[in-house]
Amino acid sequence: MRADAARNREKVLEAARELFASKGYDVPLDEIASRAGVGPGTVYRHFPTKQALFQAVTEARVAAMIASAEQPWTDPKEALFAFLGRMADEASAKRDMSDAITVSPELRKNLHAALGTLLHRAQEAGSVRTDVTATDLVILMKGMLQSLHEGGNPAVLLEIVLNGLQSSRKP
Amino acid sequence: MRADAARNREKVLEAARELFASKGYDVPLDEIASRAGVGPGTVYRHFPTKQALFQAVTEARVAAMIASAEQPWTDPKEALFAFLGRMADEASAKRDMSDAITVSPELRKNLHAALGTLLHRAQEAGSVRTDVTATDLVILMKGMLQSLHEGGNPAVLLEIVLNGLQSSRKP
DNA sequence: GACGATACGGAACGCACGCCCCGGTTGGCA
DNA sequence: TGCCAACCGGGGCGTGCGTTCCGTATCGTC
Repeated sequence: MRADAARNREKVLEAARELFASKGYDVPLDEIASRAGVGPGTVYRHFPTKQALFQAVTEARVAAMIASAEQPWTDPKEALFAFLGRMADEASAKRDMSDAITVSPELRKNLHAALGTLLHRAQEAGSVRTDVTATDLVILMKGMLQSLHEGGNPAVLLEIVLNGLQSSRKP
Repeated sequence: MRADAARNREKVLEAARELFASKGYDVPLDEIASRAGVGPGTVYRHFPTKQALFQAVTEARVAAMIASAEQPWTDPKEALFAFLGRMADEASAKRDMSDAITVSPELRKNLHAALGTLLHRAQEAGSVRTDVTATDLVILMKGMLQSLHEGGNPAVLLEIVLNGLQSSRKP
């Protein structure tokens, strides 16, 4: 690969990182291109589609998040809740985190699998209600993450979900 | 108003009811027109904008829902939870319920006010955590209602939120 | 320094949608 | 029944977006 090709590729990725993070997947591709100081055609030389560019930007972060869930915890419930908390943190800082679930089927599948494992363990330990499925959880989190960008209090919303997931019922 | 004008107006409203309910606000206006058996121009003779048509379709249902919250309950918590449950029911049956919050500032304001009253009473009774605001609740519900159209189990998701709203914490 | 491959940029295409305009038609009153 | 106003339909405009094409500039090699 030529030298300035690599340089431009990096500039595109950098611009995409910033704009996807601040405006979400809906930011026009031309805006990314102009921010990177290149033309739209250049973007398409490096990434076959807008989705591919988005995935290139987000998949590393998602993978890192999932990897952080692998470390052993003493309490399965804490493992699950810490992961959900990290998702919420990431999503309230960068807008593309919630879009990743919608846009990329692959990332969604990965998240689903990771959440499924954590959820299953927590349920077996009796800490989390057993009628929730991994699909339910992914969907619920997606809704919650989107809510974070509309002025809701992140800490409160997350606590409500975590509190609601617990198997104990009302007094 | 002429006779067939009124007839067409009704046909448009009927088509809009069905399509907004099944596909949400995003359905193309031309599709509504063709389903009603009229041209797009005819729709605009009766409604100045797509938003106006949407509001004409949804505002009655929203108003009825809000009105149902006015009846006195013995328990403020039950009043709030019943209302949220009715929102969830409505939203899982018709896709336009969740869009109403986004599309029409007026309907959103009405919902916000109604939820605010119910929430405040339930909080004063000590049944619901006091760090939640009406805005938080509207936002959380909007996210949850949208999630209902993606395959999650409505009963479970609603229960999680209701359970999480309660002021009691984990054991 | 010249040449060929590679990459660039931005104009242009195709599409979808909200919305408007106008020639033709229809309804209802005299 | 005839006339005028009201109304209809659908073609068309403007816009925004993802994507493609191609003439031009640039890099790296001989």
